Amino acid sequence: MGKGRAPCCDKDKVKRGPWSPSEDMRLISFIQKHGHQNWRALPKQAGLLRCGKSCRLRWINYLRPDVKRGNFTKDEEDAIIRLHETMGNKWSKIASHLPGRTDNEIKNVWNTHLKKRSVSNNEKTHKKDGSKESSMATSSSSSSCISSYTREAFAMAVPDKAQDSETHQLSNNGSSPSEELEGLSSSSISSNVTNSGQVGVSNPEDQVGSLFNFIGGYYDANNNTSEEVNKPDILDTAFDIPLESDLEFWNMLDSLGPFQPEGIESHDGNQSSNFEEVENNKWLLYLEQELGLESMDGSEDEPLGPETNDMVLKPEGEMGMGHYHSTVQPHESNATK
DNA sequence: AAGAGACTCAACCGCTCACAC
DNA sequence: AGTGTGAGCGGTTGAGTCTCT
Repeated sequence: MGKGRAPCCDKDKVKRGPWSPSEDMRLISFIQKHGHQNWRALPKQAGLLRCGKSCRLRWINYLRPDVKRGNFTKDEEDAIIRLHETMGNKWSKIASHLPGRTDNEIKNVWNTHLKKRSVSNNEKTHKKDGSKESSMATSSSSSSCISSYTREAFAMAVPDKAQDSETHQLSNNGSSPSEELEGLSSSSISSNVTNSGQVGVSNPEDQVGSLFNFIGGYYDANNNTSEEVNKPDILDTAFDIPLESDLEFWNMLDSLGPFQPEGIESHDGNQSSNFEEVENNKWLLYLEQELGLESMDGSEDEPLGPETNDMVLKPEGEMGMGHYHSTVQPHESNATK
């Protein structure tokens, strides 16, 4: 009643800025288990110091298993241009025609290069209408500048389609853009996410497997080899992810210093069973490896909170544009400016 | 080698829409 | 019908990186 809209969250009490890997892990595992019926309540339930909106955005744009990352193919770019002509800046509508692509990503691609290309194309067609120029195929700037990492990640999440898109880039096959688009829309990435947002995997093993496949590709961004990430054996065994019900685990994870395999001992000293202990330790070991914590110099904790010092994922000199850097907090970000 | 500017993209902001009551 | 709330959308920002000079 005239009071204006209440803020969606208390900005003083939520963490903002880039997501840390452990936050991502929490969000992914929570949604895998519980779905996302209520974004507003989710952060609290998942033990995240984040705004629900921020969680939603992170999930939709980057963490969703069916999100397709990396190179936009020429056909995708063409489709975006065409769709933009008819729909305008309705990014979510455009995104709905490009399975696996998010509105944010499309918006970025449009703003960064497709807009220019579209404008220049229009100018060209105005100047010399009729002369068909297909040269724009060669200047697929986004394709060239987006790292192979994203393709790798996608390949791990959706191997078939990733290969498709990659081969498609290499060989411009005969199918028309619309045909290609049809194919993409109908068959490509059938979302694993149910209506409630819960990831639809049939059994716990698959669930874990898909999660790790995904995360494996995701966090192995800097491993330039095409080899499979050296996943620990735990991936082959039924292994459940500790969830919000085990907040101690997450807190433990967050406050972990360098991981010391030989020093594995019960953290609470008495409550957890041996089994849980072993499983947690396996899990931690895996996380440590995936997140690169074991290589850190060790003095840094990673508390989850506004002052989080996120781990640095990138090896020096490996990270080009488009690499996963959102979760990479600059240690001292006064690097250049 | 260093600085400046350009580029990219993840994340935030604020608004609108949809729905429940 | 009016109001409150949550979700979703589009625009914008800002930090990191690259490229040019």
